[in-house]
Amino acid sequence: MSETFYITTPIYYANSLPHLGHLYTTIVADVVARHKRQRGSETLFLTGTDEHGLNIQRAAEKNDRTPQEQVDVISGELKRMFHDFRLDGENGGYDIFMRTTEPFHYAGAQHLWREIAKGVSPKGNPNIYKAFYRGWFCAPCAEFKTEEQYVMVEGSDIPHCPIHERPLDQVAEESYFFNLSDYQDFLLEMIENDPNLVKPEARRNEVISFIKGGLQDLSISRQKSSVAWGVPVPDDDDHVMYVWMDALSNYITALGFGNDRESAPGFDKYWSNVTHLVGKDILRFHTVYWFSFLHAAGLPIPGTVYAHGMWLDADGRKMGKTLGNVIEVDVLHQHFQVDAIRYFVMRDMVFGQDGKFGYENLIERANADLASGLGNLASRTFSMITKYRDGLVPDGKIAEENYLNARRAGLDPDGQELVSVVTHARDEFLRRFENFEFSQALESVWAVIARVDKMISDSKPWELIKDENQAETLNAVLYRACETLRWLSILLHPVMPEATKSIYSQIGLSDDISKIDPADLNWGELPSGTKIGETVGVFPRIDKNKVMSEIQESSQETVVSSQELDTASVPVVEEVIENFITIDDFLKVELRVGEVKVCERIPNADKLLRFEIDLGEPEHRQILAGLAEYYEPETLIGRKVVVVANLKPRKMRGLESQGMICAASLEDDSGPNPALAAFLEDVAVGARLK
RNA sequence: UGCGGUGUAGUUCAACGGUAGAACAGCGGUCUCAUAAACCGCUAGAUGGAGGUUCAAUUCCUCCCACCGCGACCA
Repeated sequence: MSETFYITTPIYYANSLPHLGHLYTTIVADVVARHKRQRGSETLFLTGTDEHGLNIQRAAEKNDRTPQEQVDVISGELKRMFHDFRLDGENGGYDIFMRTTEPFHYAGAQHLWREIAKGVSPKGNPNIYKAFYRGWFCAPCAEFKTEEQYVMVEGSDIPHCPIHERPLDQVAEESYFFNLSDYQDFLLEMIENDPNLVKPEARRNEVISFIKGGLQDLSISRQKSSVAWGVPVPDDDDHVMYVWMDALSNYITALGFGNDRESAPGFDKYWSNVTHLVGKDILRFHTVYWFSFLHAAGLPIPGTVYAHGMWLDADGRKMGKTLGNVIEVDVLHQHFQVDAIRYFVMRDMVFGQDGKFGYENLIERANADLASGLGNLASRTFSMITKYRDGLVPDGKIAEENYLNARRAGLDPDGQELVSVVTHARDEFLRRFENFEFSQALESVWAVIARVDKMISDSKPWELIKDENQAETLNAVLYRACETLRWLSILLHPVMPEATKSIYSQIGLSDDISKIDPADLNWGELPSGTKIGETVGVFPRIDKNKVMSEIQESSQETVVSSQELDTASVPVVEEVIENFITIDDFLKVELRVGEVKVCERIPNADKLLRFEIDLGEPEHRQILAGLAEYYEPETLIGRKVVVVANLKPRKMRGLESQGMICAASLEDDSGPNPALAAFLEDVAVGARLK
């Protein structure tokens, strides 16, 4: 029986519309899956959506939908995108689109829970225990806020909810805990002993150092009263499973773990060789948590978890809506060939590192490598075969008595040199591919194209045709070019399924390219006399100026429409504040003009600046503000600022802050971006604002 | 502040301790089968800085600088 291969993308959280990140991960998985199928592995490729949790529950309420309707919409959008980019099953892409709302997934996730609960930790303690989860709770949100989710407000020691701008309550809720702290040694040993378990190496180091930093037990349930939309905890209807536990288990429930559906691919069959592809932002969940859950349930841990990088814009900045540098998947689909996009993302990003994605980069890459490179080689080859040999692939053998003629034309008579170049490129490609070094794999193949272009330039077929003695030389040139194209089509098929199929059929071949193992290729297997098919351009040259201006226009439209869609499906929680304050309320706030006398950084604090401010009082005020990331301290000295003068003093970083500096809080996708309040006119220090 | 990583041509990246290379871009030329393509040639660098080990350092070691990631701290 042949080897099995199971590859997964993360299941994408059904709270936001599809974007480049989803597309990228899925393309990579698709390329690998097609490659493995070609190599003869029984391959299973899984993607899908993670459809539970509070965010989804809330989005549904806002849209007047049931949660089920809500996730149907988002997973429908994702499927539509996958279909557009031919990543779906219909087009030879994923085998399973997993959805965590499937009943069989409920059964499987609960089975996993039970298996975990049945066992004990490596230190002999119960894997799951019930205790009180203490945390900061926002009642209007009905949600516990983690450190990333709450904000500290100056003048208060209590964390505030950023949405409702009110203090959080410290609440203890009964919850199930997973005994993660007992798995520290197990995880370390596992990850340190197997260099292939977490890749690339830099990410592996990160995970190791995170584990070494100590692990805390993990709350793995929420009370149904606060989060209803989820998989119920087995035998306890008051609780719902923590969404990550629910989501991660999809990788095995999809195979049939803990459920007995007919169509299941088979857990034992596929779990033996699994590769999880993840973004670097969710690596921890897929290593620390997932490995522990599996081990606790007595299941083997995966073969490889591979974290890839993120796409930045052409200047290396993070993509964000306010920067306006987002690559829209619909724009991509509308203006570019799917295969060109696939080639670009595989070729331009060194897998595992961050990459830069600009429409111009894509155009340049496609024009240089695809139009001028592979496409042009195919075009000139087929054109010559049509013109010079009536569209029949000639015999590539040169008789020994004609060797001299071939040499005179600058052609290696027996062709061994080219054969070894092509064979070597194939071997190198396969080796690189197995290591997920896609960029280098492709690079090594492109050397072959240059080599064949050179063969054509050197031997000059347009002159050979004029000399009857050079008939065999010409034949050999044409045959070699054509045979190389056959190899390239097969080799590159996983990366560019449509284009390579087209080239392959233009050669005149009709067998199924997706089932040919490149490792089995032998030079010379292209039969002479093959009638080439109709010649069609495979990679049209992209007019950069034209396409860029078209994108410019259409992106203005899509920005609007995607915003509409976004608010429709993922509502921003907006508080309509109808509470007016009276003038007396306002006058309670003492706003005064101050002049910055001293402004300096505080050692070991990334964000805090220490100010001494003259408010016209006998002593200058010391005020701390989180502005260090946005302003150079020196530039603020002498500046007039607005200060809340009667704010309750608060200690920060061991220093007392006696007031607050007013700034507009401009939100940006890259984070807050404040601007200090200032005056156009000259104002006296100490003046009151009212 | 702890751990890890990166720093090489205009750009993206290579170089078991052994003469710093490739691709793209740029400039010049050749050619016409081809998608203004291809082919040939040229240009380009004190390998972030300072030390050290060595016959020999981009590579190994130490320190410093800059940027990135993870965490801590802080918001």
